[in-house]
Amino acid sequence: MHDYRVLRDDVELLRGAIERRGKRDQYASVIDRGITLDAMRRATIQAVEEKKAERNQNSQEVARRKRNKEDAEELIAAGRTLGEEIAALEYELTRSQADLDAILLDLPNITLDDVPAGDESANRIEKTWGTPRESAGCRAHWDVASQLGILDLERGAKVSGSGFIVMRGAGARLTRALMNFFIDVHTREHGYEEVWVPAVVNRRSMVGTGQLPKFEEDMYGLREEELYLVPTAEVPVTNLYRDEILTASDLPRGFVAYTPCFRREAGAAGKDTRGLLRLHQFDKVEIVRYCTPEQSAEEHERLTRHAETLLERLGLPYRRVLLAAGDTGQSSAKTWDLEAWAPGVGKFLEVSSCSTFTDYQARRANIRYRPAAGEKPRFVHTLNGSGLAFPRVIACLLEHYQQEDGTVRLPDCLHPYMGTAVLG
RNA sequence: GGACAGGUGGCCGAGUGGUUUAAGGCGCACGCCUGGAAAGCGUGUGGUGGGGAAACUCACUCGCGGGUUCGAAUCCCGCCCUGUCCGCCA
Repeated sequence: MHDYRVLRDDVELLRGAIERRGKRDQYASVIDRGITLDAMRRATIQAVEEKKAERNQNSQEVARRKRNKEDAEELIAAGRTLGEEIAALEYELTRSQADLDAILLDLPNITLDDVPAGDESANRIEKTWGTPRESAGCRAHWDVASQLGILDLERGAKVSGSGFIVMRGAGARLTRALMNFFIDVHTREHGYEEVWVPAVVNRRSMVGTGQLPKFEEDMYGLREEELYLVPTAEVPVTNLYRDEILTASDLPRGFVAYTPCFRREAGAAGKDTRGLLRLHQFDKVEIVRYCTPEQSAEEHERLTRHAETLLERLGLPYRRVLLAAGDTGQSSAKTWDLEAWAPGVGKFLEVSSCSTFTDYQARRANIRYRPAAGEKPRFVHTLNGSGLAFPRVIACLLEHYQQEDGTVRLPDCLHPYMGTAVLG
């Protein structure tokens, strides 16, 4: 969400950002309409407040006369007229304000200067780590897993539908191991506070982080209750401090949370559907940071490193990709995807997405901080990243560490959590 | 789910239609006092939006949303949240 002022003072900045996202056609008329609505809104505010000031004076004069037992009938009649005029103006104001808010909620964030313009083909590989294993002779994770008996796709589909899975035995334990390993590293070594949060959130939370109103069709909702299943822990964790004012000394501040994640994947039918590649429900540990605007660039790098470290501990080769503006999420100002190599399917799989939202989410969720006692509150910057998403990490582990005999050797860091060094 | 009680500024707390355009206190900031401090005294102390170069000014804000009224923290309706008890329950 943007400030109303973006339509007065920074329209060219906004237009440029939308151009770089390749969305000029989609938004050109929306922006023009926003500018008109903002002017209307301000004119109406001036008119209505003028009338209200008049009404307040009038009422005080009525009070004074009544105290002195004087006649006030004439003033009361004048007040009645003012009331009607105010009601009419307020109706107008409510309407133009609602239209304007809808536009401001709809506009995407302004990407940072170093984000390349263009669509996904302009994404830039920033670095690579490790040596990708040759695909030759590597089986896909669904074959490895099925031979090990740790993944039951058929029964997941029976119980819930396609895109829902059952992990069994060592597979179930591996999920639990990853959760503990990831959270332990973030709390013990990276200074995050661990939180355990609801997986069902209200509408305001979904609007706060930017999932709604625009992406309603991607969300699972309990519509009767106005509640939604979280698509990521980002939603409950970022909204922890909605409508609050933090103190500068609290920043930067980080939280880590495990939650299941629910996504309808409405626009992705038939894409990457096999095995663990794309699920309607999956598990993920998420890291979220709040900081000041001055800190956010550095914090973005730090958070991304926190996610990368986990891949390095797991010994999984990966690359860091800077997303081009057109591939960057609506709320994000800059995103690095971490993609781990899955030799069996012969692809890099996105296992983490590390974004800085600048003040876009903070405006929507009204999360501020006070720079110093007595100073005006400012919006915080919010950041988050997966650290990490389990199913694709499991896919990479199974494919990268598979051995000729069908067993899978686990990286050292998981041994204590699994109680074994080998699956199978 | 049912019954009852509540929701006022950073905190406590007064306030049942018009000098409350929110009393008083605590806390906080600054000043005076002091060798220094405490105490005491004085001044100030939220948020949002509009106008303005600024000083400043206007409007809104007493859980949220409607309504009644010339005028609502105060009256009416709906909702949300918290507490206590009951019911149900992992």
